[in-house]
Amino acid sequence: MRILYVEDEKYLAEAVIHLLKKEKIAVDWAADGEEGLDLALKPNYDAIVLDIMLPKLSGLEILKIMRERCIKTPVIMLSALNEVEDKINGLEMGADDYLAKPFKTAELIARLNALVRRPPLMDAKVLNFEDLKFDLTNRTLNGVELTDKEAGIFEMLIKTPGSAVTKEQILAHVWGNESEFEENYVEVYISYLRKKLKSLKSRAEIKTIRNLGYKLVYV
Amino acid sequence: MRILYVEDEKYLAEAVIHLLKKEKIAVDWAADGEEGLDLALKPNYDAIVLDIMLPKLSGLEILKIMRERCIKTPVIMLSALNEVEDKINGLEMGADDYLAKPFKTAELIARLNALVRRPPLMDAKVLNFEDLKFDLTNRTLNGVELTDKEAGIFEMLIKTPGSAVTKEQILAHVWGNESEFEENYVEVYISYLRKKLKSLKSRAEIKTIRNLGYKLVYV
DNA sequence: GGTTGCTTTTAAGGTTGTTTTAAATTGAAT
DNA sequence: ATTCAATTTAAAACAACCTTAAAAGCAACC
Repeated sequence: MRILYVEDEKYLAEAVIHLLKKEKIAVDWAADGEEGLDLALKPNYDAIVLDIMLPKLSGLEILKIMRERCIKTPVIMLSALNEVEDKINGLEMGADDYLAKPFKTAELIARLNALVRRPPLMDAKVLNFEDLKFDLTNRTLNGVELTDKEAGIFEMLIKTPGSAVTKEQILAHVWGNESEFEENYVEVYISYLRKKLKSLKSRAEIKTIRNLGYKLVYV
Repeated sequence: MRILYVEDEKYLAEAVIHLLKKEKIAVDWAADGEEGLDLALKPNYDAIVLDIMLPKLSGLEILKIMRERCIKTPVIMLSALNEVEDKINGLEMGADDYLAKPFKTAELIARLNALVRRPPLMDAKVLNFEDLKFDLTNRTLNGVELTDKEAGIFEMLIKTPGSAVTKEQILAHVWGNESEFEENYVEVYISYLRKKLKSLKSRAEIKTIRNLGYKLVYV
């Protein structure tokens, strides 16, 4: 099992990590909220243990952003004893469990096991770029539906953010080998995609590189 | 939401039940371990709240028997403060959460919501989605009977709420490998399912994603 | 064994959304 | 200014999907 532990009290963190390692639980440690969020957004962990009181970004804020981006990694919140409001906020916001500080590491381990023993949440294949979330299983971009061809093109763009894709590559990948009006297919669909991006009010856009192709950029 | 509450302290139970009702949580109450076990073995509940200290049969024993019989209804254990051993035993035994007594009902409600919001556990006998309750053992959807194929398809849809299932996946799962009119089988049965959903006046519906498949959504 | 009632398969026609086509418009580069 | 690439649009063509109903299959029952 691999977890992320976001905790600013260094000595506490070291002690807990040491005990978790004994139980064969691999731990990545983040010392503040920003670092924590960065790591939490990657789908690398079986669970995340989040302290609430943190420098830069609170645990509740991290959790909120995670759930907004549909990151479904199970989360255990930590906070000082008896702050019932925090507990409730955390649980309402999509935390999976709660543990009062100070806690016994044995209990944390038991709770981690209980969480991870669950069947894994169906992880939709999702590609992210800045404020965009492209869900491949549903073929939706931040919720709006894309058609087959739109999705085919957009997948290529979002997979190589910042670097260009040529029309020929797009044709080959999305259409196979065709004839005649070919290049215009791509142009038409790029136009459709731009329209959808605009309707999403995304700051990402598709940039044309004349005589070369297109790339996804963030303004 | 419908829960079972196993608790021998009558006045505490009445107070808690009263507050839960206000939150539209339906509660069945069992006053001792035997009665609790009987009810717990029925797949009627979204969650079970289990006191540990009980007459006749302890909460831990009930939990153990439930899990042995593969009843996967989520369980929240209750026990007097600081009995860390009990907590750990409970969680190891497959409890999904733990709450120390005395507790605030607000926290119990938050934890129930957190638990029930989860995707349904693997082989639960009843799968829920919004206003739909699909009972696998007698193959009824909110009471109306589904045929073999209907149920096979609907099970796939309700197990991945919000994310799409392809026709190929459906064919493979429900029919095995066949020939010729294959895809139309799925279309025909999707049509039947839609008719039944409509007759139930459910706000859930099956959405087509062209060239991809189907998903269950809530309007 | 044949009748009844149900589920499943087959088939065909209608509907809808996506893709293609084509032509007019805009914009960049020399 | 001229040219060629890129954009946009709308209509036509197409393919996917929906629906329905009849035929076939299957099991339970007398």
